[in-house]
Formats: sequence, C-alpha cells, structure tokens
Amino acid sequence: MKDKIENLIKDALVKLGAPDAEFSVEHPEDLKNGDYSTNVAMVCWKKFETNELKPSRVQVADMIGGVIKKNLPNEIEKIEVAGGFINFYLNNIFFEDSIKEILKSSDNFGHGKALAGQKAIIEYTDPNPFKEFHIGHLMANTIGEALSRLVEWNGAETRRACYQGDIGLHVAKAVWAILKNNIKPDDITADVLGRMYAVGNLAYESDEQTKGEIEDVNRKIYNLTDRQINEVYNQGKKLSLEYFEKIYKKLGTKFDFYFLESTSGNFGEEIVREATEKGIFEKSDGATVFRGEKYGLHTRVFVNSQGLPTYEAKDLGLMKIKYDLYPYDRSVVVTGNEQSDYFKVVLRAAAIIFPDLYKKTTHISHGMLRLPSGKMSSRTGEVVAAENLLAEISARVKKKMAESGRVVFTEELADQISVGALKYSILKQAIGRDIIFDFEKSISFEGDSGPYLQYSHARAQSILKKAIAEKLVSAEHGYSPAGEFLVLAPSRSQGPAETSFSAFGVLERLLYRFPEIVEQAWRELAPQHVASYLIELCHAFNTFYVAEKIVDANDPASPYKIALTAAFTQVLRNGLTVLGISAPKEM
RNA sequence: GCCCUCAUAGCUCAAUGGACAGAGCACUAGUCUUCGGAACUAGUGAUGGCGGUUCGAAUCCGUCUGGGGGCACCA
Repeated sequence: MKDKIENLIKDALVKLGAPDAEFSVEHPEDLKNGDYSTNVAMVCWKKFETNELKPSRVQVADMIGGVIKKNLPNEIEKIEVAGGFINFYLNNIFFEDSIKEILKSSDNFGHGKALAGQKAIIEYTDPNPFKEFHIGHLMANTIGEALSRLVEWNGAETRRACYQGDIGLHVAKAVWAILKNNIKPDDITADVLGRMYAVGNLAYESDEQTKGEIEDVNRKIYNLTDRQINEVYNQGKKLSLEYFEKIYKKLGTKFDFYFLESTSGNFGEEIVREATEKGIFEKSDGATVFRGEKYGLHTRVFVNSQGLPTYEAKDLGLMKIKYDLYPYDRSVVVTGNEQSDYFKVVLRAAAIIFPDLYKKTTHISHGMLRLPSGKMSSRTGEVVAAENLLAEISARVKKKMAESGRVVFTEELADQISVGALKYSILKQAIGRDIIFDFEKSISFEGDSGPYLQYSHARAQSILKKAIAEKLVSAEHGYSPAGEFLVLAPSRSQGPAETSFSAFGVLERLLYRFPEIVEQAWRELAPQHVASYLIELCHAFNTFYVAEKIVDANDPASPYKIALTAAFTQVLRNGLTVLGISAPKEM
C-alpha cells in the first residue's frame, strides 16, 4: 500500500514538473490524520517558486493533492490536505482484505523477505562456567533471543550461538578456592561455584602470594598438567553447563552452536602470531598488543606476557571459527555495553586481518541491570542469580492466580507468565539503556506489561471458544482460523457502524501494520517497537471488547467482530512469538 | 586527564527530523444485571541549561551541568 501511495505521488510530481523531490510516506501518529501521510509538499514547495508565483506550502500541497485525487486506487477513501501534509484515508475494501490476509496467513503473518537468502549468526548470553548465571545474563538472553527471532522473521537462515568462558583467570579463581576449601568434586553445585568464584576473586586481590598461586592454577588448567586440578575443573565445568541448559529451556532459547574459550584461545593466538609478523600487533613489556590509538581507540593486550591468549585474541579467533563452521552473511554479537570500547578495538584489529568478516559483523551492546544500591558485580558476589529472580516473580504470579481463583494453575503456566513479565520489562525499552532493577517495582502485571498482553490474548481466545460453542463459528475451524473461516468472515460493511474512530476502527488500523513493525524492528535492531505496538494493539482490542458485544447470535455484525477478534489473537500471538514470550490460551 | 554513552511527567519507560511529545505506575473522578476487572473511560502532570542548523528539533551540531561505562596483560 505504501508503495502504491509513493508511486501515486511520484506520478503527480512528474506531471507537475518536479520529479526529483525526496519525500516520505508514513503513518501519522494520530489516526485522525489518516492512515498514511506524506510530507512531499513541505520538502519541495520551493521548487514551485517563480518570479511571478510564490505559492505557500499549503498551496503546493493542494496542487499535488489535486493531481493525486484524479487517480485514486480502490482502497483509498479520500485524501485531505492539512498543515502542508497530504493525508490518505483507507476504506472498507482495504480493511476487509487485510483481515482476510491475516486469517489466511495465520502463523506466517508478519514474515518478511528483507533478509531472504542470507545466513545470520547471533551470539548472545555468553555465561561463564564457574560463575553465577545472573540477571545480567537474563537480560542478554532475552535481547539476543528477540533479535534472533527478528532476523528469522525477516527471512534469514539463523543460527544461535553461545560463547562460554570455560578457561581463564576467573576459572582459576574458582578452582583455586575449591581446592583451598577442600571441597570434593562430588560436592560441587552451581551455588558452590558462584560462591567459590567470589572467594577466589577476593583472595586474588588481597595478597601477592595468593595471586601467584591462582596464576599457577591458571597455567595448569591451560596445560592440563595437574590431575587434581583437572578433575575439579572438569566436574565444575560439566555442572555449570548443565545448569545453564536448564535455564535456557525455561527461557525458550535453544542454541545451535556452543563455542568454548578453551578452543578459541589457541586459534586466536595463532592468528595474532601471524599478524604480528605482518606488523599488525607489536610486543610491549613481553605482551602482544594492538595499538588502538592509531584509530582513536586505546591499546589492548591480545597475548599476555605469559604467552596466554587474552579475551581479545579469543574473540578474534571466534570470528573465524564461526565463519568456518557456518559461512554467515551477517554476524551479530550481543554483549553488555561495558564491553563496547573493548569490542571497537577487537573489531578494528579484525578489520585489518579479516576485512570481509569485519564488514559482516555487528556488535550490539545492551545496558546493565543495576541494583538500586549501585552496580551489580559477580566479582564481589553481589549478584542476583537468575534463578532467584525467576522464583521470586513466579511466587508473585502464583499469588495473583490464587487470588483470582479462576483456573487450576500449573507450574508451567506460572513460568510462562513469569518469564513473559520479565522479558517484556526488558524488551519494552531500547537496547543499550540500563535497567535499574528493583524487586518490587520492575515486574508489573498490569498496564504496560507482559502479563497484560498475555491476558488480552487469553481473553480473546475465550471469546473465540464461545463463538464456537454458540455455533457462530463451526468447531472444525478451531481456534486457529483457517481458510474456511473466510467464508464466515463477512464483508466489512456488515460490521458495526463506525463513529469517527471507534475502538474497532483503531483495531483494524493497527492490525495490518504488524509486518512493517517487524521489518522496522530488525532494521533498527529495536525490539521495543514490537513491544510498543503490541501494547497499543491490545489496548485497542480491550477497548473494543468493552464497547461491543462480540458473540451475539442476533447481531448481524457479530461474524465480522468475531473475525476481527480472530485476527487480533493471531497478530498478538505472532508478535509475542517474535519477542520470545509465550501466549497461553488460558491464564 | 582522554574516549564512549545517557538526561523526557512525582516514578519506570516510548517517540525513521514532522502535525497537539505517547504509555504504565502513583494521584483524582468515573464505568460494569453483558463474552475473563491482570479490563475500560476521563483528569492533573514532562523534553536538564544556553546557543546554532532547518519550512519544521526530544531527535542533528556546539557548549555547560549532572549520571553511567571504559582506558595493558580480568571478562
């Protein structure tokens, strides 16, 4: 439709002799200004100035509008000129078709082709074995999963990757503390690991001798020379990874690739060694460094003075490992924004060594989850474990359910709602901004919240169920409206009378826009557009729901209202899917 | 000290350079003999300061103030 309008305007400009004006066609924020709007007159009004004639913007808009009016397609009811904008109003034919289109496409409605034929790999979450899986990882996972789904919905073949730091000083700290406290491999739990890391980290910074001991453990882990250390290491790593897997399952993420630092390390070190011979890196105080200052960045160590690869070399190696495994067109790496400058340096080095991979790689950094008391730190043990947070939310969900007393609830349902609440609260805001986390305030169940979306969905589902029970829709169409539903979906003109912009008029005007939102959200790497859209959509539906009786055998408009409800649940469900939030049928 | 980022209503957040800056929470006043009140309607209330670019600025540029992050062998 947008294309049609753009062509309409282009034709008009050609006829008026100003074919090269750049203009845009958008949805006006306020629906009373039409379904589409163009700024063409304000952009090109000066082109129409002559010595004798100095038309105003509005006059130019009238002029262009006059030409467009002669050639209106069927779906456009009328156009109006207001304040220099030209506004386009769609009619019943368009809305009727759009509802049919939604019902026909069902689960595919919203899938686009912007990235068709491309391979994409998204890396996110990246928890470290031996350390806690904390709420920061929850944030990274939520964002990465949503981005993955956006990429998928726009047509790319997508792989999810998780990079786990199973080697390095942080591991040595935990292993050292476990040995020091005589904890047997069999007694190690995820909880113990998190605590031991904090203990080891504190000890590392406290005195020189301990520091040396931990560094020694670190070397031994790399070299695999000490049997006792290996045993603790292997057991701890296995346990951590299993524990992470449990959390991923609850969150609805399934990774295709797991990368481990213990494998990217050597590879990265080799790349750095070769590049050093070419003069890309240089030696300094025994370490191999990249001089970022040449590019307005800062110097970073890629191989330390002990000859061990740092995270920098490992990340460099990972870029190539990923490509060798899965030749991507787009690679997105999601991390916290404290790594933002770090990544600029690594990518700058990559630009010289792997220019083709560099061009395909995007680093996205998300904000931090901060406690009201300040920054959360796993180094000092001041973390909120993901598990604790989820359990806390879940307890509150159950309490709420018990109070409402409608449904015998299951653990699974409570999880779906809890995860939905958490994910929504993260995704509703722009990636990159911090969330100040407060147990009491940050998770909401009403208004602008995940459960509000889920509730709207469940309620609409319940209406469809009733429509089936009352034989206004036959049972074989089920909840998911198939092609036959169209036979029952009557023409738009049988719908309720529209008084200015009634609730259902707003609903119709939002539903067809979903695919554009999904496309825009990918283009801007901004899942919050989907979140805002869904809130607006649900609000429109709930207003409609209160104002109109939907299922009513005596109301000739009822079939159309039911079709609209079916289209709404479909779009909402698809939208929730894009965000990685589940849409229970009852709650 | 240098670099990066952010500043929107009492609070938590939205807004491809476009029309009157949108939500939710809180507060105030309402709706419901109707399909699920985790709902709906209405009201109060905001672009940190000063310049600039533009037909048009929360958005772009400069500057000041104030948060947050980063700056060599941690990740």
